[in-house]
Amino acid sequence: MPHAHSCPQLIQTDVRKIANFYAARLQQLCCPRPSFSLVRTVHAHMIASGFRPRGHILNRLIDLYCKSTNVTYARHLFDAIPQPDIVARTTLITAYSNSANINLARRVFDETPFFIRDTVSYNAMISAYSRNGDGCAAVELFCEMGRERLHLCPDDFTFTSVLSGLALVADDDRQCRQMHCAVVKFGTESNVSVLNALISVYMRCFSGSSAVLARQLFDGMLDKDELSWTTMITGYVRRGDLDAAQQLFDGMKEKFDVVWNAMISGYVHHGFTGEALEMFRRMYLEGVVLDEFTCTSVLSACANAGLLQHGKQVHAYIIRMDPTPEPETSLPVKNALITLYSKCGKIYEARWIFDGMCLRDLVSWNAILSGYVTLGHIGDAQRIFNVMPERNLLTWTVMISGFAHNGLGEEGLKLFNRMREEGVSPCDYAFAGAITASAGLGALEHGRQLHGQLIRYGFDSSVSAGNALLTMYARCGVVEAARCMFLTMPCADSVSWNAMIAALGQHGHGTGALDLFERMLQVEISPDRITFLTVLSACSHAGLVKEGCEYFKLMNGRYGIIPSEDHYARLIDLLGRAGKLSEAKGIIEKMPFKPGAPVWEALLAGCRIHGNMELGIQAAEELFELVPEHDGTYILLSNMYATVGRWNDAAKARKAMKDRGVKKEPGCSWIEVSRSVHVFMVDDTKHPEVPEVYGFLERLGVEMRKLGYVPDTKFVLHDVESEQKEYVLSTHSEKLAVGYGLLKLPAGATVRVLKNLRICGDCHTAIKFMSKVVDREIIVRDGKRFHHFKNGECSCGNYW
DNA sequence: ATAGGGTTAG
Repeated sequence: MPHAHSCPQLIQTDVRKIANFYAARLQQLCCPRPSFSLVRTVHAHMIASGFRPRGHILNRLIDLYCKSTNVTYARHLFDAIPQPDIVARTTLITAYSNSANINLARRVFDETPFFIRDTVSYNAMISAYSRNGDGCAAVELFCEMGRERLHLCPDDFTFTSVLSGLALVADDDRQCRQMHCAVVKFGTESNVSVLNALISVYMRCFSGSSAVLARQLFDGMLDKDELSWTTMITGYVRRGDLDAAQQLFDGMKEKFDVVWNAMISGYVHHGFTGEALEMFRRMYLEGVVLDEFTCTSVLSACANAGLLQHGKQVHAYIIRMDPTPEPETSLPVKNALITLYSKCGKIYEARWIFDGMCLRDLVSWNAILSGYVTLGHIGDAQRIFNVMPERNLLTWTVMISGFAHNGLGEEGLKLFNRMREEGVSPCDYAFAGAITASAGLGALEHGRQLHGQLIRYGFDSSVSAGNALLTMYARCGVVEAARCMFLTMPCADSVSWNAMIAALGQHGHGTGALDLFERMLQVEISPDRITFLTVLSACSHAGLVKEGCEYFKLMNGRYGIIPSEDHYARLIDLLGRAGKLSEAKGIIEKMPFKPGAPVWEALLAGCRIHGNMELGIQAAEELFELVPEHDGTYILLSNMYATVGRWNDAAKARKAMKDRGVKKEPGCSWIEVSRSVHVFMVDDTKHPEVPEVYGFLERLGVEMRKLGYVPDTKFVLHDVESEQKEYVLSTHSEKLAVGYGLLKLPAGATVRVLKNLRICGDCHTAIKFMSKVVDREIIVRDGKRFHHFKNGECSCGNYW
């Protein structure tokens, strides 16, 4: 291109020649994504040389600015035209549509006088709606075109555009058939693109007959293109009919990359990781180029199956193929890598990928956020959440359930409210998170309210929300409501079964839990590792030692689930509660791996129930070594030493703890305040004060009924009446002991509670109730929070 | 000047 100062020569020649010169320059720039600076240079050159673009040259310039994704420049040019023609207007409509600015596109369309509107401009506007997800508006505009602009004939472009919009909203095939008639009426039924779009719409309808119709159209096509095959195959994949998709795929003579990718992603989406990887292997062996779509799907498959090594191989392949990938094209691949590493527990690698990205989208942020959340790194997750440039429903949901599943129910509920305040409408997963948060707080009333709202939102058939409700009711002690949820759920999955078995087990219905487990096997829902954890617990609480040991053997023997440390811990718990302490010790010695904290905790619990001080101290010492930062062990161990009169060891334990940098002083716990009650006492059935605790609980139950007090949970009444007293005492012991201890305090005393004891749920109810029964004001401090109990009511807030 | 397929986050 000549430099600006050489232009005077050009100006002297024919103006037509100059126009041709610029038309040719602009023509050279034509491509899907022209460079903005080049377009700008040519434009500047025109201005410098005194050439004023008009007509098709101006339109072309507007188009180039639009395609270089600089709609603002295009708009400036457009605004300067006194009466822009239909071509310029259509260009601008398309540009706004491409930048997802549907309202601006519509405004340009509306400002176009009726008499100059043509089919192309309607097509552009219809397609703008379709591409931006508003299928209804696309169909509506198509109808308007037929009603009001009768001289305008819809063409093949019109039908492909409106059909792709219809595909977003059609569920029954009535509208599809109507549109099919219109296609025939306007003679576009032999156009390949229209047929492809029609097949796509029919494939998305619910009825099976529409899929058959689509297949008939497909089979009748003489000139199928790549898109026809892809549409048909992805249609089957979307319907979950992977066999039909595979059959069609196998029948293809020449397979191209897109159908390979469609098959792989279809298998990944429906959870068939093995099939996805097998397709990937075949694709590789047949020498098809593995592009970013392939890699992304395969990485996702590896992430879902936890196949870190396979995923790493793909990662290596990506680096080898494309050492300097374009930032934008490789974005989904990077996102999938973040997910791969975080799902395989490698959060540092995930973060490394994330930090190394020069361009991040919402998916990248959500991927790293959910990585932190699922690994329990709530602090990191919260930091990410706070600095995210944008958020969507998924972001909120992940963070809410992250709080809920990490014991931060209050934060979860607060965030749920904040989300709604910011105008984000919750989905069923968000409700599930909030319900789980309520469950963690023991806030039954709140949970019930959420249940009501959930129904109003129409999410009552959601499996995830149903499971959350089931668990919430169970944890708040309303087993009947949990059972009702379970029975009325339209499609209970293994999570629902596990939750219901757990609910029965936790509330003393051990045999009921085992019956339900047998029923689960009968209806052929495969038990998973969680099922066996639950079943072992149920056996443990019901004292069904023989059955528990049988199931433990069955787990690996019949179902191929290798027992994890948690399973061993449950087994030890089962034996320990039944008093078979030496047997439990024997299993610990023969375990295939080094016993960790959960195993020793289980043994310790057994020793506490049966007063086996010798073994108990041994377990506590092991625990002390493994988790020196755990305050509970420290207090327990020194108390145990004290109980058997080993005062020096008790002092040594406290000192050793202090030396390891544990800042917590013994004086912080309520034990020191009330002196007359010890945690250890509550669990030791041989301890002289235990009958007193039983008596207290029974009196409490009677008083509660007498006063007509309806507690949030059935904690005391239910548990004390059941036969599983040992279990009740060990799960609720600390909470009850706190309550018991509080009664013995001088009036108005401020109490600090053990770190692992949250003032919530059962404990909250108990103290509320007691403040009424004994007519005392009780103030409890729990971290930064304070709870003020008076006359059966409670007000809480931040302490400072 | 206008259309259509395969990718990632719970």
